[in-house]
Amino acid sequence: MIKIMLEHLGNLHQIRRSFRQDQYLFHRDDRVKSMFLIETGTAQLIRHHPNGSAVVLQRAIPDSILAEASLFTPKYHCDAIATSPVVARLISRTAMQQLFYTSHDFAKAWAVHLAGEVRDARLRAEILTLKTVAERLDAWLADNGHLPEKGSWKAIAQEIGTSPEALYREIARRK
Amino acid sequence: MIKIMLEHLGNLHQIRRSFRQDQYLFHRDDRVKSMFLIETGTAQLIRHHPNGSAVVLQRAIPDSILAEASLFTPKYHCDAIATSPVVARLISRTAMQQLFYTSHDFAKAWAVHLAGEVRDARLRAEILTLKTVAERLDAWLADNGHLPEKGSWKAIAQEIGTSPEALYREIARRK
DNA sequence: CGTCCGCTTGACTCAGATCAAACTTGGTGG
DNA sequence: CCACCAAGTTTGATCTGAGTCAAGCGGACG
Repeated sequence: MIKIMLEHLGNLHQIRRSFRQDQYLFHRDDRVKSMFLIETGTAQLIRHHPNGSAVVLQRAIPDSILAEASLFTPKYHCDAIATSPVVARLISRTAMQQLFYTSHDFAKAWAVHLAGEVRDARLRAEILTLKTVAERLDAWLADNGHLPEKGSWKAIAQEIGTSPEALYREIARRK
Repeated sequence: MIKIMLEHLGNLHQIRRSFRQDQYLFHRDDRVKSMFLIETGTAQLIRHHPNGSAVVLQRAIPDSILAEASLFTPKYHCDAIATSPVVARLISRTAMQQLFYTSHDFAKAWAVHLAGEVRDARLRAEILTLKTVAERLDAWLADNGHLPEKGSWKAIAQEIGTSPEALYREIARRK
């Protein structure tokens, strides 16, 4: 989240709500009344399909906004579920729309934020089209600079779409 | 591209330019003077890396806007190259910014457009994390409804990140 | 009629998923 | 302080899906 957005949002009417793990934040076809700003915990946007399978559309971590598209959509078109205990700020959708229309700063910040999300998602998609773990790790490193401390390698494996073991082996192969 | 955006853009100062295949539309660190609306042909946004590799950030087809992020960025942070002969409309960036600030309709359309791009890119990324061709095809079908006519299956293979042969075999396995 | 392109099918090979077991590390509680 | 547990990491062995190369098919089009 961008600082200027948070500053603007601080002035809007909002409430804080907690969700247990596996609790739904909202369901598909619910009317959109609030925007969700995750403060702690993680949540997922999930699209369910008739055949029973589900696809994850977004993984929201602290300081990210869930379902940015819902700002201008009357109903949600997917479900949101807490993947860990979550505390979220619920911000009135109409107030936020009003802010978008009246504050050039906020509108610009919102557009910049969305453009950044587009870039990130596209980059991730392109990394995932690479065939080998070595290529994916190279592309990830090219964008992130360096490997983080141990402890979080598993998350990177998830992000670049490989098994943890495959990533550990590739890292070991390089020193 | 959304109709309302095209209507608004029609009133802005713009010129039409052609690019040969493999010609660059712009380079990294160029000052952003215009937004590119592709009319015919295809172009790619590419990030080059010191180690020689390159990652594709966006594939732009007719009626799509190249590098949406550049509307509020002074310099490009990647290269754009024509992957086929391209005709593009170049729209003044400052005029488009002005339009964004003065027209609520346009600002909203821009935000809706970006949110859609976020959704599409995230969906594609999630499809690419699935391991088998069968799962990827299922997820693609769940979002697109049905297979198109022959002739374009190869493009789908590219989209879901598999070899054409693997996709053909999966399709054959299903009838 | 020949060429191109997408589709089809076969055979081979291999990167990585998976399962399994051991070892680090940090934190918790007795 | 130590036993114990949970996560992440390391390493080994096995198996399989799909990438690749290759050869043939069929329709579109000049």
